[in-house]
Parts: sequence; structure tokens; C-alpha cells
Amino acid sequence: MSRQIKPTESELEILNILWDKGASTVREVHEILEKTKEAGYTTTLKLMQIMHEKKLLKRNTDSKTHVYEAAVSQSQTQGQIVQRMIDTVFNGSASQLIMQALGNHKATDEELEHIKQYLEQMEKNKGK
Amino acid sequence: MSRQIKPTESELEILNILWDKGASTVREVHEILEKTKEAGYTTTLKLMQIMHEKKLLKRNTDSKTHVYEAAVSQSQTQGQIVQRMIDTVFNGSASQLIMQALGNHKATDEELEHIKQYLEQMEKNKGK
DNA sequence: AGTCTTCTACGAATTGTTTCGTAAACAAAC
DNA sequence: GTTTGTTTACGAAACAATTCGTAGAAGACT
Repeated sequence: MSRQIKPTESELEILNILWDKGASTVREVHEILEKTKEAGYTTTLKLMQIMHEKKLLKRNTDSKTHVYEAAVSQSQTQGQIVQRMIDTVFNGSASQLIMQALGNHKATDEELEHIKQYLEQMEKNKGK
Repeated sequence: MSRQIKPTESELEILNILWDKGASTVREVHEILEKTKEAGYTTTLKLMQIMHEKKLLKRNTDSKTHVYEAAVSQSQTQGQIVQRMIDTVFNGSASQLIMQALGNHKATDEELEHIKQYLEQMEKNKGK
């Protein structure tokens, strides 16, 4: 059903910006990117053009300054990446990934509470 | 303290085999790899040689047929990859990753129970 | 010994990602 | 309308990952 996309690390940085800010021009994206990364303007431009070719981005070329927008949903993309990671790094065990994440990165109290609630929710819906 | 390794996808496949089987020859690794992947023997060999250069693998060259072994621990490597993923894909939120993993991939009952116990364990140790 | 097979080493081709220089299109400012 | 600045398009270079062909070394087998 849904295509299997595979954004590279750089592409993910751009997607994150677009998911956060919504439709933006290359310059807007580039300005944010620059804060955390060394890169020329045309580099960002080229990346976004390629991402458009790959259908990762939509763009509006009505005005001279094109406006780009993510063409893939954040949660779907995250889901695919997580799934891929479960397969290749944790031999298919989601719970192993979860425990690794819990153990490694100390979650805050709220985060833990959040997760517990989520689990209980799942249990309730278990009866289908 | 610990070096920052970054195995590629192919390298991870090989690491998984070595973590599972322990020290092995190129041929042994290749035979397992072949089941799930199209690849020539020399390709596997070259990969493992490069991984040795990168210090991802140790090797014993006493006999003509070299014996390779993972030089990085599984849990440490998994931890680094998960951390990286939390940073680049989930903007630093471990709980978001966990909930994505829970929601997407349906965990079995035992897995859920496992995770719940783990959470309770964490709560108990919270008082330090 | 000589032949066969297996293995390593090397190097090169291929593919994919990231980088950026340069030129042309366009608009705004003068 | 000419200059100036911003933008896109194109292409090529630089780099990294993956692939495999070929050659030669090392054992094993008569």
C-alpha cells in the first residue's frame, strides 16, 4: 500500500524542519539548517530538489520562489524507520528496542507516566 | 569514554551474525548471509576486512582461514544506534520512540508484560 | 611433484549521497 | 534599461558504501 521511502540522514534533517514549520522556502529551511550545520545554500537547494524528485517533498512553483512541503507524514515515516530498526538491529523484537531505549536514555517522570498510561490503554483495548 | 562507531546496514547484518554465533570464518558468515541476501563471497570478505580496519571486528590470522569476532558489544552498539535515532528522528524524545514502537508493531502479551515489569522496576529504583 | 580447491589481498567499477561552482531567469532598485 | 541581488537549474567533483573480478598464496588430494 504505502511506498517504502528511506530518507537519508540529511533528508531527515530537512523533513524535521518542514514537519515543524510547515510549508517553507529553501531559504527558510536553509537558515534553520545553518544553525546546527555547515552547508552552502545551493547544497540545501539541491537536496530539496532531489527530495522532490523522490517524492519526499511537494512543491509549489507558482511564484519564482518555490515553496516546499513534506509529502510524507511524520508518524508514518517514523514508523517505517522504527520498524526497519527493529528488524535490522533487534532481530524483530520491539520490546528489546523499548527496553534499550528505557534503560539507556533516562526518561523523565512525565515520560514514564505517559508510557504507563499508554500501556494501560493498550491493555484495555486488548479485548478488541 | 567509548568510541563512536557507526556500522552501516550491511555491517550490522554481519555483526548480528557474529553476536549470535560467536567467532566465525568468512565462509560461515557468508553462508548465513546468503540465505537472506544476494551477495558474492568476496563481497562478504571485503566487508569483513573493512570492518576489521574500522575495529568493528577482531580477527585471528593464525591459520590460513582467518577467524573473525565482533569487537563491539551488542548492547552498547544497540544503545548508540537507538540514541542516534532518538536524536535525529524523534527530536530527543525517547518516550515518543517507545510509543511509536508500541503502537506500530503489535507486541505480544508476554512482551507487554515484560515491559510493564521493567517500568515498575524503574519506578522502584527511582528513589535511588 | 602436480592438480584442485579454498582463501586472502588488491584494485577497480558501480551506485548513492553530499557538496558546491557557475550560469541563466527573474524581480526589485536605481 | 542597467545594475544588483535572489533564486533555480545543471553538472560535476568529492566522498562513501557496496560489489565483484582477478591473482596469487596455502592446503588438501592424488
